[in-house]
Amino acid sequence: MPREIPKAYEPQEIEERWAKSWFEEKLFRAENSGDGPAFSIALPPPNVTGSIHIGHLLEHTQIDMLVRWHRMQGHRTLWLPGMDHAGIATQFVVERQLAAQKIRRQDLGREEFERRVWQWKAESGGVIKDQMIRLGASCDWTREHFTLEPKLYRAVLEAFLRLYREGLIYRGRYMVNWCPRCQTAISDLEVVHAERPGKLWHLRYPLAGSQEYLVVATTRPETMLGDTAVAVHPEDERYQRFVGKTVMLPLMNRTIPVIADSYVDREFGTGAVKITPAHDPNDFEIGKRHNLLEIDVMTNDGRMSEAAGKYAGLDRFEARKRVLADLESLGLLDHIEDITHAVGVCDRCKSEVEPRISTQWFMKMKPLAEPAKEVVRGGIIEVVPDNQKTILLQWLDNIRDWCISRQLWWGHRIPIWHCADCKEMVPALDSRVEIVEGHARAAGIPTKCPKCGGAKLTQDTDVLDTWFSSALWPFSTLGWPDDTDDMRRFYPTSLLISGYDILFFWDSRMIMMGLHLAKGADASHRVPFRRLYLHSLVRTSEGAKMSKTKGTGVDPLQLTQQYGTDALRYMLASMAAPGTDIILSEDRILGARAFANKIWNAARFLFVNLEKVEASGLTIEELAAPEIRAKAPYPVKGEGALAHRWIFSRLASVTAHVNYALENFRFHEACQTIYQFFWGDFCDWYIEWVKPQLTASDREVALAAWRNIFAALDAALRLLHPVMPFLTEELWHRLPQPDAARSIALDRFPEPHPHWTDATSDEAMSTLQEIVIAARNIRAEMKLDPKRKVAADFSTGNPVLRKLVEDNLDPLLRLAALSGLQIASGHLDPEGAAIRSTAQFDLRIAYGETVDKPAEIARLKKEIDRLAKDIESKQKRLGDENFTSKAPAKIVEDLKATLAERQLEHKKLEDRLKQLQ
RNA sequence: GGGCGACUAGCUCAGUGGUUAGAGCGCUCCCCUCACACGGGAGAGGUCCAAGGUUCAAGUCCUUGGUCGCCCA
Repeated sequence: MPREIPKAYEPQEIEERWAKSWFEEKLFRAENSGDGPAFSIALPPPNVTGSIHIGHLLEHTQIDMLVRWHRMQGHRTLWLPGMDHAGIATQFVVERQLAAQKIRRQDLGREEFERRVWQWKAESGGVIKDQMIRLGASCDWTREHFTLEPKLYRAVLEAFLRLYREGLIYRGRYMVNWCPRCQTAISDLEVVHAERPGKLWHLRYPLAGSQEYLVVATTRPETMLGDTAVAVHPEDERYQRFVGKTVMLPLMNRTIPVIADSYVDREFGTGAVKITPAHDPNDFEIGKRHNLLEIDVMTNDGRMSEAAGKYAGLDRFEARKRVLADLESLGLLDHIEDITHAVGVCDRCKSEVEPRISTQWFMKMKPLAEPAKEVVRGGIIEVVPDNQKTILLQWLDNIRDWCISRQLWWGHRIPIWHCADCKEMVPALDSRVEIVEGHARAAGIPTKCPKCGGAKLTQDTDVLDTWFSSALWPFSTLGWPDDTDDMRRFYPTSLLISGYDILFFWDSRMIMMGLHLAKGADASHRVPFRRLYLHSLVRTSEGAKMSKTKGTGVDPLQLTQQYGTDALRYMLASMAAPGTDIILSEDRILGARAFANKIWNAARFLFVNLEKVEASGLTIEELAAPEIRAKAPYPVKGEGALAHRWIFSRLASVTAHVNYALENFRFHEACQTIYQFFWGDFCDWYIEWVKPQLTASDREVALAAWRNIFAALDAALRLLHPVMPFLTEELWHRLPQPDAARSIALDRFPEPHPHWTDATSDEAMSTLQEIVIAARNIRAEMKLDPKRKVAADFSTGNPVLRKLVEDNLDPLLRLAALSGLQIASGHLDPEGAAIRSTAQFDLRIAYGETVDKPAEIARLKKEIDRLAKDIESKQKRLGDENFTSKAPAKIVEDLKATLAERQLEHKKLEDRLKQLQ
């Protein structure tokens, strides 16, 4: 047993040692057989390109706390980790590296490019895993998964093929969000809307064969090159005479019709709008209704196409300038208005998204959303915090089809083959995968077109949205579609913890996919998780979302180096009140580090003192062996017995409270409860109270005291373990443990034993604390030298309290630094003394030389004033017939009792004031 | 435009209709007392955003308004 204990807690070496050991010993491997309840939770798979950020740490701390808590309750606990292949992000990273060598992916070809990405993944894709291990996440790393690995590839194929056969996946030419930088379609969710200052240009479109013109307003004048109509509202009197006529489209010298459609907002702009079906979602719908031409004037990379005439080849923003300049020179630019409008940008690269018509794969969402709504509304999945349930249901109500294809090379390639002869789409024969160069691809390749018999089949070039594979995560990782032991044991998972920012992206889609694809007698067996906890986000001190690009992100590993992982975890958990975002604060981390240090030093105190008693023949095994600890509390004879009964009573209530808090995701409450217990109750009162017993010459007293204090410390460490795993592991190993015991993480969480609860001790201790505080208060006000002990007088009319004080005289005198306590039952003379009173007792300390009458009088007046106000309000309420007749009797009785106490206190103070004046 | 939050001590935040609204940090005073100055002890500090309403009772529930934030369209 190491006895060299540094004075301050030094987390670095300790954390690295345990992190390594936990991982290497596979300490957190879950059993999928045997008895006992299971608790399972899937890690939201981080991007394989990423490194850990503070938001991850918050998420992982919360998950880890619950996982460790369940594991310590003897549940078969699985925290399943893994990574997401993150299509666009990963492809982007590798493309950027290639660009440094002046290579484009097209130069390499698809297969070679994929090889390079795998290579990158092998070299750099394990960063987060290493970081998570270092930060103590108690995952089962033997079950780690990756969304592009063969097993999960197969699950994706299976899911796709089922949904395709059921008609829930379809291909079509529709308006999609196109990112010209990423050169792929993206889903609605991946477009973020930003309010930006912009302009509304008013353009003149001359009527064919007339001097008149219509003025249309637009924020994107370059799209006018693709206009195929002008629309007005059918009931708009200003324009009725134009409907059916044609206007000359400037610059393009093309005539286009003026049509009437009730979609047009008469209040916006001039009430006449240009219609560009190929470049605006609303115009696209109008185009369908009126059979308008769709003229695509742009290319994949955001330049103008051949259809844009002389503007072809120009970048879209350059084209805008040129179009405006040309219109102006023709006198067709009516006027310009400054406006603020919402611009859609790509969530990934922040370029302006271009609405374009494109052939893509979609998933029908309404049929999948209905069952999801039912399980959420019906509480089969419990959503916490409750308001997120409303948000989720609203989103499901307004759900739109999901564009699932991406024009990327990194991802699950769509398992559909196209017949070159008849254009028939032929799905893969089955969901088998084959391994080529160590990586999976579809094995059931069709060779012949079932429609025309043609043999020229080529696979669709698109890959699936990354979120498609993530949506299968909770069951694909457990072996779905096979009926595995893990599926039977751990599905549905018990809980999902994710940030609320991916509620739509991920959580909702998992619910829909799980319900549709997983096996199970009813919805409650098919849902991917039984509870959903949406955690808050960590923001910068300015309250902004942390951003890597803005450099406002915080590196948790650096903070770990500075303050220790346990401190960081504690800080995050202590601020993680449901529904409230966390603003990072240096002060809070410092506070958490101080707490870790306090725990360390409390233990240090015990171990240092232990050496002294070992010298007199007591061994740590006699004092703290597991079977000894199990029988605590031990009765202690004489003075000080109370504190022992009290600390175990506190342990019982604190444990019950922590259990409640963790069950309800009230991490901050669990932290605060533990903090107050350890620092306040255990250190400030319990240790101080029983200190002399530990070195008592009476062996019987010392033995019992030591046994109790070690048992209490051991329980406190187990209570603290979920939030501060490293520190508690280290200290736990310094106590005697069973030979086979490997880790506190596999020990049991404390239980709130009913026989520990002792209301009498709770109340007695609290009164004694009041006496000590009263005495210290007088001492401080009198500015007494802390080393100088003084005599005091104590008075109470309550014989029980009198006995209590007599029985605990020694600790009272010691903690209040008193030389003696004269116990009486009558009035205490305030002359030349300061007195503190409660309804229960009076405590008097003589002033001696340091009389400060005016200060004492001022204090008394303030106190009397406060009491008088309180008494008045209580009397008023008690005098109110309405209150006394309608309020519960208990409330009225309590109020009467409190009033009596206040009146007694008030009278005591008034008497004293009179005597002083 | 629709929705969801937040507003409580100097700061960051808890607060489950019912005693005198709490914590951490900061602040003031005393103390390097043999576990801990990342510490000990004692304090000061709050018309709970505003106005109405419900209730015997409102920081807490309802309505309206204000300020700030977020999400969706």
